[in-house]
Amino acid sequence: MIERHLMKLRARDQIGVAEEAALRALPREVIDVPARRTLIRAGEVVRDSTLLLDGLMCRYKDLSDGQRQLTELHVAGDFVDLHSFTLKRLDHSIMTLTPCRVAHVPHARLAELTERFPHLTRLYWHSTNLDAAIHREWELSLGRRSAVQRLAALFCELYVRLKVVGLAADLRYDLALTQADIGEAMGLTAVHVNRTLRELRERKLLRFRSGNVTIVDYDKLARLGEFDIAYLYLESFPT
Amino acid sequence: MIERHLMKLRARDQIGVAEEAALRALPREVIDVPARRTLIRAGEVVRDSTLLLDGLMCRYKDLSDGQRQLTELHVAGDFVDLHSFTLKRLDHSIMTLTPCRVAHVPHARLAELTERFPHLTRLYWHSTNLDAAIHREWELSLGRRSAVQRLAALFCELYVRLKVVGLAADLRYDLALTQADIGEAMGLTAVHVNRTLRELRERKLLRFRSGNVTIVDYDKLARLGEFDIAYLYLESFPT
DNA sequence: CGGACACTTGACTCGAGTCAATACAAGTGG
DNA sequence: CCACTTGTATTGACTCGAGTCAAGTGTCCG
Repeated sequence: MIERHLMKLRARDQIGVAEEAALRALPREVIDVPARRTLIRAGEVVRDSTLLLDGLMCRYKDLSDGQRQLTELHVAGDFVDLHSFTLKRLDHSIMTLTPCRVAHVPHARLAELTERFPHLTRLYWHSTNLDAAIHREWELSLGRRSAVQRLAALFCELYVRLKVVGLAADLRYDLALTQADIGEAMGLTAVHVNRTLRELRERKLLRFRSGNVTIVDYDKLARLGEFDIAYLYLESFPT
Repeated sequence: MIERHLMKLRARDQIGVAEEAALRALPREVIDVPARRTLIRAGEVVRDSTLLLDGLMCRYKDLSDGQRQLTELHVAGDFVDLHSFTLKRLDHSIMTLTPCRVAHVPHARLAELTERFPHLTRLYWHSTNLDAAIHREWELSLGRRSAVQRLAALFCELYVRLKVVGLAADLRYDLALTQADIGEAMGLTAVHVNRTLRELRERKLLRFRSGNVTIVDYDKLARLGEFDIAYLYLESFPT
């Protein structure tokens, strides 16, 4: 059930048998959630963390005029709001982008886990630090990269993250996002995302159609977006 | 010596006597560093974390054409690269913006500390999660706020963070940044920062001159920048 | 006194946003 | 099976906020 989560963790560190058993015991309940549901609203106090088993979710913040900035995309295997374990309330909202299956993990169980397994504590601490690293990379995109570079970098990131959990292969993966979603993630309008996707297609770097991504030339795409895999902190990764 | 660090921590949680003693024992050595020195370069493996005692530092990432994005500003009391304790190497660089006094804390000592004091572990985990929250807020700025809103939000953030460690009062604080630095933080050019600062001055919201910030109208400034203090996770904060 | 930075301002450019029309695809209900 | 709705994608014409380029003006400091 939490296989993808284990895959994600194991791509960064080893996990022992007892530790694996403890991790498997974390979920209290598993729930299916339809697309575009806000599960947690900014400011809410939470007592569970949400482990994403399947689907796409995001963290977002919004402004008073209705503009919205996605601050991170989450794929299967991600602990979407592990940081709420120490923060208690969140400074952002969390929603599903596609239909999702999620597991709720009570903070109380995380507390036990971290008492019994210092190594897992460090691993989960590492995991929230990885989220921060992704935030930083997005700051770089939002602040300095052009539209076409932003999308190039984003599609590279998602390719790698999805491949780690077995959801990408042969430079292809499913990504059931709308162009408007991509715009909200990368600080662009849906219209401009459309034009930029066309440019990527015409330059024979990448195709994105009906929720399906095909990377035509990974090296060129990565070079264009100045994608450096280091920020994803993987022990090893075969392109 | 680490008084400001303690002030920062205590603004979020209580710290016991034994804990305080342990924290005070962390620094291995204290060093003075001139302005504009890169202490850690992206990708380097590190064995110490850097506690900023005095001065201004930043985290930054750069692109091949020389463009640079600051991903966070650090003030006295911040553990600038506490996250390197779990990450081991960094995805970004770290440099001083002003002359700084820093304390080096060996990861080995952090390891001992976290073994002996689970509560401090959670506090430090919380601290890195707070950095992530600041990253998210900057993503919102970079992706969605206009230039004038970005600066408004930034000056509010720094006011609050500096006040927490006793370095701001009466809506004034020292901030020895150049306009170019501010541009690199907020995804703008130095020229545009200049024009935007003029606008803030003319609108009687804020003055920034020779490293000195005076907030003329905090409420209006915060409203303009849609600054919501919640993301700084303070137990209480009197404006 | 001269050089190095930082700041300031004006004129012009350009990437991305806005507005609007149209196409397309997937349901849904009659 | 078709009309209708709704959401998403596409494209063109135009606007605008921020970038670029360039020419100053301080100001500090050796």
